[in-house]
Order: sequence, then C-alpha cells, then structure tokens
Amino acid sequence: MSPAKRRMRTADRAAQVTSTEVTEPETPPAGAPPAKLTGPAATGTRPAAGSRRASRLVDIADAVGVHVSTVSRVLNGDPRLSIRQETLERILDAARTQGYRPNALAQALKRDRTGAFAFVIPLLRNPIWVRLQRGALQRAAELGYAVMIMEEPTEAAKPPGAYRYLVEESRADGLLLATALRTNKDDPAVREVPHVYVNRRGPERGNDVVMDEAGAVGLFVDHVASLGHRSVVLIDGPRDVDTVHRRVAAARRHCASRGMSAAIRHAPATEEGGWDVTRRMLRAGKLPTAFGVGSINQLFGVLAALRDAGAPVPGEVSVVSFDEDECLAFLEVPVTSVSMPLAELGAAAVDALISRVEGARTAGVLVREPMFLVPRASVGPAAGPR
Amino acid sequence: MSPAKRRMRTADRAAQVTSTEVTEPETPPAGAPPAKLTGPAATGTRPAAGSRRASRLVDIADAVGVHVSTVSRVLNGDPRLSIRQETLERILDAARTQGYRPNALAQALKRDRTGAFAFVIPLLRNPIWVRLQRGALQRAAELGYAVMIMEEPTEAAKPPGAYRYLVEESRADGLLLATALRTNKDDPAVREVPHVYVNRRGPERGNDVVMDEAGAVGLFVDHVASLGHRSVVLIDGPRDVDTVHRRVAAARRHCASRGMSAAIRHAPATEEGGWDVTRRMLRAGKLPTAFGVGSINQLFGVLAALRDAGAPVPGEVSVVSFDEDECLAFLEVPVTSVSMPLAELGAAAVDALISRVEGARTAGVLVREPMFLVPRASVGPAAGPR
DNA sequence: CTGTTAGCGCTTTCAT
DNA sequence: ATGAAAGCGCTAACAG
Repeated sequence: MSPAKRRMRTADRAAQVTSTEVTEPETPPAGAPPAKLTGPAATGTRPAAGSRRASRLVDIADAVGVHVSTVSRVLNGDPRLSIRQETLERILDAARTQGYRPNALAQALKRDRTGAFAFVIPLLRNPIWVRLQRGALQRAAELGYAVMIMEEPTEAAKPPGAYRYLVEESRADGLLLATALRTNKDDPAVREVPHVYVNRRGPERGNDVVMDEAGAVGLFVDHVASLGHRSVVLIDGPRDVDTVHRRVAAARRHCASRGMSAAIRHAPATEEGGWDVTRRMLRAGKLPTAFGVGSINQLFGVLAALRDAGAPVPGEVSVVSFDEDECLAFLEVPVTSVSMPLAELGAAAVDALISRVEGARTAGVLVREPMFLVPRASVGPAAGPR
Repeated sequence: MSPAKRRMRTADRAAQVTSTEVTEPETPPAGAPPAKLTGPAATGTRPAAGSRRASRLVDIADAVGVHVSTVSRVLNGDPRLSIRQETLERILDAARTQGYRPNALAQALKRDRTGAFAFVIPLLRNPIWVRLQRGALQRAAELGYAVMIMEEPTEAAKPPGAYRYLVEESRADGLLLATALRTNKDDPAVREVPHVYVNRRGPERGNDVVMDEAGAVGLFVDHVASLGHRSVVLIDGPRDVDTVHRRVAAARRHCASRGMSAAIRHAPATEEGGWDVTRRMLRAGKLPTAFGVGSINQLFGVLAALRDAGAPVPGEVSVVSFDEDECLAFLEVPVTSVSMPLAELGAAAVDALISRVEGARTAGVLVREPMFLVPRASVGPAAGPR
C-alpha cells in the first residue's frame, strides 16, 4: 500500500468510526541535559530536547575523535579489544551524554537477527492465553527479545505456515505457534522457518512444548475417586484440539485403570457450548457424578445448566475446572480447579524457540510444574447410587 | 548480552524449569515449486525447499537481467516509471516464482519507518484488554503494521516514558499507551516520541483516545432511575485510574441532576477488592439500591458478598457491570452490563497513532459507539423504602 | 591500540 | 526506458 493511500484511508476511518473532540493543540517540549546507557532498562532523564534525531555511532565517534568501529567495539564490549583507558572513558561518556541507543534495525540487518518473535494465539478471550502470554512476554523481555502477538481469527483458522512471512520479511526470528488445532497433516510451509508449537504437539515432533494434560486429568480423577465417585464425564472442546485430544485419552486411561466409567462430551469452548451439552445430558437422564470441564467458558455454561435443572453442586454432581481463575473462588459455589503451569509453558516456549533459532536440534518439552489441584467447594462425596 | 552467554542461560533454564522428553529428531523437508506475491496475505505453496536464504531484490534482478533499482520501482509500483510491458512481466514473474519477500528490516532502515507499534498494556487479565487488544491488532494488520504487546508489570508501574526506548532503538514507530494511571505530572520523556494514550487522557492533550465513560454511567443511572431507584453506589477501581476518575465525576453529576444520592467506593480492581468493599458497606448498614461496578473482577466479589449476606439481587439491590462479558449471562443471576466500544477504541487508537507518526497535529478522540446497555436479570424495580 | 573497508537489502536522486 | 551510485546505521574481517 502506498503511503498516500494509507494516509487517506486512516483519515476517513477515524472520521467514520469515532466522534472527535478538539482539544488544545500540542505545546512543544522543553529541553534538559544528560541520560543513560542502552537497553530496555534505561531510566532517568532524556538526552536532548525536541525531536532531534537519535544519536548514532558516528555522532559519538565524532565527538570523541575516534572511528565509529572503535566506538562499536567499545559499546559491544569486544573482548579482544585493547584500548587506552582514557579513550574508553571518553567514549562511554559521550554515549551517555548523547543518550545513545543502538539502532536495532541496523543491528538486525547486519547480524541477520531481529531479536523478535511472533506469537500466534488462537483467540485472546480465554484467560489461559493471557497467562501464557505473560509468561512468554516476560521471559522474552528478560532475554532481550521483543514479542509481537498475532491473533488467529477464530473462524478461518489459517494454517501455521501462513505466518511464515513474518520471518521471511525479517520481522521476526521465529514463530511461537499456539494455534490449537491438531491438523496432523504436515504443513510443509512452516517447516522452513524456526518455530515451536505451544500447548499442542506439532506434526514434526521435537519442536513442541506442552503441559502435562494427562497429569492434570489424573489429579482430577484421583481426587474424585478418593471421594467415592465411580462415573466421570469430561466436557471439553472440539476433538480436533490437541489439548482436548490428550485429556480425553488420559481420562479414558485413568478411569479404565480404576474401573470407573468415563463419558466424553465435546462442545464448542464457550458458555453456550457448556450449557448445551449439559442440557442434553440432563435430558438424557442418569448423570455421571463427577464433571471435569475443559475450559472456563464452558464451565459457566455447565454450572448454569446444572443450576437451572436443580442439580445441586456438589450435592448431586461434583465439578472440576481445568482452567484456574481467581473468579472461581467467588462463584455461587466456589469451583475446584486444576492449576496448570501456563506461565512456565510460555517461558519454556520462548527458550525452546531461541534454541531453534540458534540452530540447536531440540527435543520436545513437557512442562509439568507447578501443577496442582485447587480444592474449593464444588467437589463432594459421591451421591449414593440413585 | 553476548550470544554465548545467552545460549548458556537458555539452556540451563530449560533444564531447570521443565522436564524434557526426547522425541525423534528432525526430518528434512521436501521441495516444491511456485508461490505468491508479498505482504501478510500470501497463501499457497512455498517457493523453494530447505532453508535457502530468502530471495532478494538482486536475485530477481539477476534472473531477469535488469538492475535492482528497476525491480524495486516495479515492485513498489512507482507511478512515474515507464517500462516495457515485457520486462515488467518478467520481473513480476521472477518475483513470484522466487517467492520474493521484501526485507522489512532493510526497508525500514532506508525509509526510517519500522511499520510496527508497541502497545503497553497494564495487566492482561481483565477481559477488557483483550477486546481492546484485538481491535488494535486487527486494524494494525489491515493497515500493514505489526503490533508488539508489552505488559506493564502491575506493581512497579513504570512511567510511560520508560517505553520510549522502543522507538529510539527503531523497534517501533510509536507507542500505544494504555497504562491506566493518570499521573498528571507531565512525563517529559515520552513527549519526544510519537505516542497515543489509550483509554486514559494523557497529560498533553490532543493525543488521547478514550471512550465515553460519562455516557456509560448515564446509561446506568437512567436505567435504574427509570425503575424507581433513588440511591446509587459506584464501586470502582483506585481513584488515580483515569477511567475511574471520569466515571466517578459522571456518577456524581448524573445523580445530582436527578436528585439521587451517589456514593462512591474505591477498591482494588480484583474479586477481593469488590468483596471487601461490599462487606464493609453491608456492615455499615443502609445499602444503596443500585450498584454500578467498574470491573468484572470486582463484580464477582460484589456478587459473592451480597449473596453471602443474603441480600437478594435484584430483590434488594440491583447491579450493573461496566465490563461486558458473555459469562455474565450465565451467572446465578445474569448481570446487566454496559457494553463499551472496546474494539473500536483499539482501532481508533491505531489510527490516531498513525496520524501522529505521520506528523499530523491531532485532536483527542472520543469513541462513543457502539455503546449500549445489555439488560439482564440483575436490575429490578427499587425495593420499597426500608 | 585504532582506522579502513566492505557490506546487510533496500530506496531514490541523478544520469543517461 | 533503465542503470549507477549513494547511503540508512551498524558490524567485522583485515590492516596497519
């Protein structure tokens, strides 16, 4: 798109969508002296007033009377550089007073590394994504990487390879792919670019980082089993979501090994989805006594349907959520949940992606800790046989 | 940080935090022929196999036998370029078959525009941020910009100027600042860099985009007034949050103009906060009959406290949330809310920032639409005078 | 101990 | 109708 076209479009747009309120025009800023070093951590006052262009390597070279390469070496702490103590100090000084910031663009162009990742997330609404996001953002920040978040539009979920262009255009060094669907048909397009699947297993193996869903289901089954429950239902998202798939398998396995019955119900991961599926079960009669619910959105629907039908929790059925959220403690009946290591998952994904970008041959990562049951009021002893 | 140091750190880290499961090693990808043009929209098959470096302008120039500058002009659709139809087609062809992608880094370096924004968001948990985020991401994507999200750590909220470095290092063209606090002490550091305050008024004026909080409060007050309520309380976040400040002012004004009483209660924007403040009111006796609650997290606490105290909703008190979320429809008593134009706010913020980056002298933007009351069951006629 | 040189991939003015 | 050349800000191999 040409700049001109873009300018026009944004202008209309603002006019269409919003009402505008005119306030006083901009006043120019005032000046002041020194500043600090480099990187995200810098604080304090600014270097110089106005919209003066940023200081470059050559500016500080000129100021000190040395060559830019010398400045570069000093600022990058080149180990095999020997330099007169005095020049070194003058360089550092000039950098500081000019408020020098390395131009990340130029660096990236030269080093062939952008220092950024793209994080593709299916839909931002579920709170699990925000915790995951936070873990990833934080670790990336610690390591000096930037993360750009891309939201996958729910409807027409693009194949992961659709994000390859971000790397090809040198906007990112690699891709964090949290697209939920387990399209096991190998997507060749994404292969050519460093990437890691987050919270789902990828088709390629060796580059996915996932949580211990089986362990989570185990926690749930153990908990209700210890209270005498013998029949379990797992209400979860669509079967082609990888985490769902793994929880389902685990539920079957855990229940079988204890001789418990395990029903599985798939529904959209929304309030509506949870509501509908529960209504249907209610209508069909004979409810399992222990419900595991895959997403918090579904949980609201499940709870509403149970309430609506006059099925007391935990009197008649016990309920456990696989998404933990603080609000669960404040519901009509506080809901027991399994707290998953989401932030750790995000951090581990960043670490894994960095290894990949650096060319390491990596193995899949399984994040198990910290994971624990958060006992609240929604689980009770199994009701006597009906 | 040196690459070596970084590598080591990430390696430990992965080992510490996670358990690792080895899976089969990587298999090499297979090749295939043609591809498409440029930009985020590209689909289809990939250009060439393996990890071949991306095609550059010069590659296609060589292939066609012209100069890179010609190729550049063609690909950028330079209007004042005249070229033989045939060469043009050969260039386009070569670009396509090579799967050419412009290197965003080099472009940015040359044009002095990165095509990216940084969006600073206070804390990702509240669902309002995700809707806002989505609006911004989407508009930015439409306009060919990338957005990187930075989360503001709650505790030590940095001044907005702390993010200036992102622009100074040429990582972004401008800043979208959704930091909630209305530190009206002018932050000079941020001034030097294109920025827009989102969902809060900035100290400088002319560069903030906000929603019509007063209108939202008006919707609430009108609604309960029409049902006979005469006493209102607004339970909201800390007073130094800008949106809170505006809602408070509006509540006072609206109630005064109708001769209604307006109480204001500030509390942390958490479930706990809502719970505590409501408990305190309950203990003090004589409740207002209409509650407006500033955040959904607080809402859970408020509802819990009311339930706990045996104060029926809407029998004794009516409740309205200023955060809309689908889950509200599925609560024990479905909660009436005011739906705010959050996605539109995000989009408008992006538009405003683009104008700023392009040097326009902008006015503050007030996003009013679409905003509406979502009537559910938590509001009823005022209880008779006690 | 420090300067020179050669680019990274792209845009753009100025010459043909 | 197209090419040459300069240069964005930085790094790194190679000279002195």
